[in-house]
Amino acid sequence: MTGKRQQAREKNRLTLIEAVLDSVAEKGISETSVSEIIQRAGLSRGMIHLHFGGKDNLLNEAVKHSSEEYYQGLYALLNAAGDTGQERIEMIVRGDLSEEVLNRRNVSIWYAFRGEARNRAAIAAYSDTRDAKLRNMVHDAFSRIAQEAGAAEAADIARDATHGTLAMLEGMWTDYLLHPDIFDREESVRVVFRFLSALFPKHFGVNGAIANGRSKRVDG
Amino acid sequence: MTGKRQQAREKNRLTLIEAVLDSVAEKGISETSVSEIIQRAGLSRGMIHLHFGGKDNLLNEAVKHSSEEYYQGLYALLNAAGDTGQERIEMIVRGDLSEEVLNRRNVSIWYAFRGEARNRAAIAAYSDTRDAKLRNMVHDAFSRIAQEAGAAEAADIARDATHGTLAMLEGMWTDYLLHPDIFDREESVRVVFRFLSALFPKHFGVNGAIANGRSKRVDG
DNA sequence: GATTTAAATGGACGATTGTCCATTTTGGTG
DNA sequence: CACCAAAATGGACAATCGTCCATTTAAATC
Repeated sequence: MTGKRQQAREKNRLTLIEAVLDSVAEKGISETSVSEIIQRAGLSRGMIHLHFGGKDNLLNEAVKHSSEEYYQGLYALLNAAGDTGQERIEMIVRGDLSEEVLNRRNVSIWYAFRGEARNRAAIAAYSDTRDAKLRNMVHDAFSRIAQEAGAAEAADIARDATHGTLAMLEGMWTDYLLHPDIFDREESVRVVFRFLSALFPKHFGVNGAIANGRSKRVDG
Repeated sequence: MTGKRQQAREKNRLTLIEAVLDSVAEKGISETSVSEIIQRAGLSRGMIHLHFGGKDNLLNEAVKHSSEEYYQGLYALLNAAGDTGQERIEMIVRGDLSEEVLNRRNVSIWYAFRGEARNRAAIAAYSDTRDAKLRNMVHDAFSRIAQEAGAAEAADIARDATHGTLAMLEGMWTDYLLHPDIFDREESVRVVFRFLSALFPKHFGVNGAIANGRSKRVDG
């Protein structure tokens, strides 16, 4: 049984991490100082050194925490999804663009850390694992779809579809970062599926993901 | 005629801006201090206040400079391109993913500033104008293509194609940011055109942009 | 060549940074 | 209740931050 002692300890640890994420989201990394953090956390100055050994380690733990939260949300959605490739792709795309995942706080945090990734090995590592996990989920789904389509170059197609879809989602996040006030979730989803329905008409066409995305091919 | 006086003045101004960009690229924004900047520039401490009135203004000017350089490169490419929509799209895509535009220095700088955009109005403004200009160029080209294709919903298609293509390019930049060592330019170009050739087979198909991008539709 | 004036210098300055530890507080145990 | 140890406190500390200005340097003008 965990005593009051250890309970309080872990609670404070988490409070510090949340304070970092709040500060990074609101003020950016460069203004996230020790003073700022402990003020938000309502704890004393020494806690950072006590629990994390220093500010840098605390930042790294905050990145880790944020990354894990992202995946909890996405995995939860995937578990609720069906087994077909198109169902899983649709769930991932809609999930990645949903309010729960794509919101001001998450986007601010994620891009703030990305900007520092080049200079912080620990941040780059978590940025990588996050991307790798998502990539595998998407690639699995497209592999099924491409195989069902029976194209000779199914493997190539699945690889490119994965690459392009993830890149597009990444770009949608950037849209949100730069214009959170005018960002249109439904439009973003529709754009992704317009491209996918052109590439896989059988899977993402009329009866597919989007209501008014009938167009498979535009010309030709 | 510009005398030695003014010549040296402008040279030093530029030296400071370049020093900022070098520092941001190599060390990140948080480690780009006044001391770091003047050391790289080989100038004295007071120059920043003299020429820019403070460090913040210097950073803003550096963002402006970097953004303008990006466009000079892209406009130069576009002027060399043909007049058809597909030629212009191809030039933009290849240009945006070319070594000249997409390299370690530019990517590091761009994402470092993006991470701070939320908290610096001046940076956000230049990030916006850069995106808006590119968006217009791409949208013009897709509008021609969609109209030539003669689809009833040409305007909608052009809008979505623009949105999706720009998002994909954005994602490719992120790929480069995270994995500059294993990034494959040709693969990135091929992925973009695999999607585009599915959407516009006549324009980006067999005789179109990519050598082995024959596949218009994968299934169906 | 002497004078004027714009440009550049480099150190002083107070404010703020992150680290660390002597002290106090508090939950757990005998 | 007394004792121990883990947890938390908050200020001291040197280092660094960005700003600013008295002084020096050197180009332009007379």
